Amino acid sequence: MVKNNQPKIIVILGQTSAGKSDLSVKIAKKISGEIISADSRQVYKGLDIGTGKITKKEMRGVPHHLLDVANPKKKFTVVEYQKLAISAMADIVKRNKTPIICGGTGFYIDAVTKGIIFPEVPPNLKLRKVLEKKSVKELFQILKKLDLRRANNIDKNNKVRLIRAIEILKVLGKVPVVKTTPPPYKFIKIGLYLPEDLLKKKIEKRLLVRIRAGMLNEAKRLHGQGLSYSRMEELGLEYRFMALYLQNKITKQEMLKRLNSEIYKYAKRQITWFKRDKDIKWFDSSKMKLNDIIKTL
RNA sequence: GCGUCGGUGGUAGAGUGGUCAAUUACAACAGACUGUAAAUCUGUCGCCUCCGGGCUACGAAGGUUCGAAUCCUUCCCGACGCA
Repeated sequence: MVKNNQPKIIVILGQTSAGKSDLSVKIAKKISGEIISADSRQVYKGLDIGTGKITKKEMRGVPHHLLDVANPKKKFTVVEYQKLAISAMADIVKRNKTPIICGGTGFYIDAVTKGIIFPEVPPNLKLRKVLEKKSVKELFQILKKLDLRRANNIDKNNKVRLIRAIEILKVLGKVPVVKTTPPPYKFIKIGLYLPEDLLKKKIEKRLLVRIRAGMLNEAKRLHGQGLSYSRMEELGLEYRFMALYLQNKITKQEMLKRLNSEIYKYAKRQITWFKRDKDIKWFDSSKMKLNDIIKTL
């Protein structure tokens, strides 16, 4: 299949703290692009310092999409992201600019670049609440009775997945097999990573910078505006451990220590995800030159 | 110097005669992932292995015992107490 006439879309992905935002802005400046964020936490309004959200100044006039599009009190999901990203891409292309997807949320990136078709079953909070009380064993038994095929390939210890599978079953009768229909674009994927030792140092340094920038005040303010601590814990990493600290469940030192190690683990999980995608061209962020990357585009 | 308590795998810390290569937690490493994805979940984690098992291990050296991380003796180290 010849796809050369398809509009080009650049994807900058990789580990947290590898310098994706910065690179994206530079590329956007060079080729007149617009950036679409692919970050599951930066979509939320008010989660700024803790997510390392790019500032107005750092944007250097380059338009950014899909930042601040959701209320942190409510759950935002891949499907919403997918819809918004697809229309953002279309819009940018229509204006003869190049979309640059930039972010570290692999699932979101795959949802739009591979065109994953999700079952038309929105979350059912009521049902989830009921199922939440059951054990994984019970949930697995329910699933097994309703859809053997899905039961056989599901991770039977993963409550979140079990609940979602049952949720789909209640509506569709069975869980559909996964399908994808790639959107009509040519995606060029650039992956950024850092060598282990540099990554660790960068994470530690960045955490201190965030603290100094008032990350804790941000968390306090969000809580003051009605963002519950349990919701903050669910948001993960910075927000999770700040919530624990602000509730006096851990000391400040524990918070910092655990954050450093959790963020590092997260960075590794990101790599595990992206490894599967053979289309990604990888660059060591500590050595790469802008021109080397521009050449591959 | 005397006395007491302790020395366990990368760390913390269980185990106090056999079912112990040693519970568990953390760290480390690998992986999964289809409407929570910064979430959620899984595996490995002394060495070797034809995956049956083999070998070396619980401060050191001896000893008791069919059998010791576990009991005894001496030594080394640490904490506390008395001098």
